[in-house]
Amino acid sequence: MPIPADWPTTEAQALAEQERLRPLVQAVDDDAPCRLIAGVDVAYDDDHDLVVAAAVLLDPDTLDVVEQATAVGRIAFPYVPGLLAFRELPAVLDALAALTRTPDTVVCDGYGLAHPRRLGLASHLGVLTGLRTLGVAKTPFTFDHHDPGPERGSWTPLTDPATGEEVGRAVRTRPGVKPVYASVGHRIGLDTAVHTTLQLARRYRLPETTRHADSLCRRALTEAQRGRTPAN
DNA sequence: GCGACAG
DNA sequence: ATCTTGTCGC
Repeated sequence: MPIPADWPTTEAQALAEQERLRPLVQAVDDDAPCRLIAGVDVAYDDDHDLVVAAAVLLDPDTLDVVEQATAVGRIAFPYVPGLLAFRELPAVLDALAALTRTPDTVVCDGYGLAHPRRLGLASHLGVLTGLRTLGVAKTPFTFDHHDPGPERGSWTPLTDPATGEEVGRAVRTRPGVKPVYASVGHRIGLDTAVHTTLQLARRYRLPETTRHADSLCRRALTEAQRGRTPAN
């Protein structure tokens, strides 16, 4: 997988990069099977300019973890709503590259097409790697939606208030529990993105992929903080 | 101009 | 994201 060489450092560069990548997003199902699914997530320590990403591979049927990897690096971009990919992806790409196998699908903690300019981190990662991706976020960001029914599996459209178009879906993964927000990343359709989300989130609100990646990058961050930098 | 805003 | 105690429940 490609390693970011000329990664954007200014908002203007980032916006130009999004404009370049946006037309390359494929928002329809790809025929390729999914035998290996990955979850990726990132943890930060801004004080020490430290970022740690985790990539965890699961068997999509049993949801068993079959491999995992982490990557430590320097924070490459500040947090700017709408430009999250530039902050998270460098480390994520490194973590994915550290795996001995390549996943067929990658689940991101955030959005894909549900983005002001239709290029959230999930879509961004998909275009950069060519992998099938989808995004599952925990909050509605700037989008509108009605509350889905209380039963697991029910969903409602997530719409862009500016255009009215459906950019994702609010999905109830657990009865009576706050929904998650699924959207297309790359090489996948919205129905499949929702189906995949439900397949991965049975016991808990969030997909097992994100849960494993989240706990792993947090542990790795704590470890990285101890290893170097005693108390500064 | 002001507030909101994935992680 | 991160700062943070105890607490209710499987």
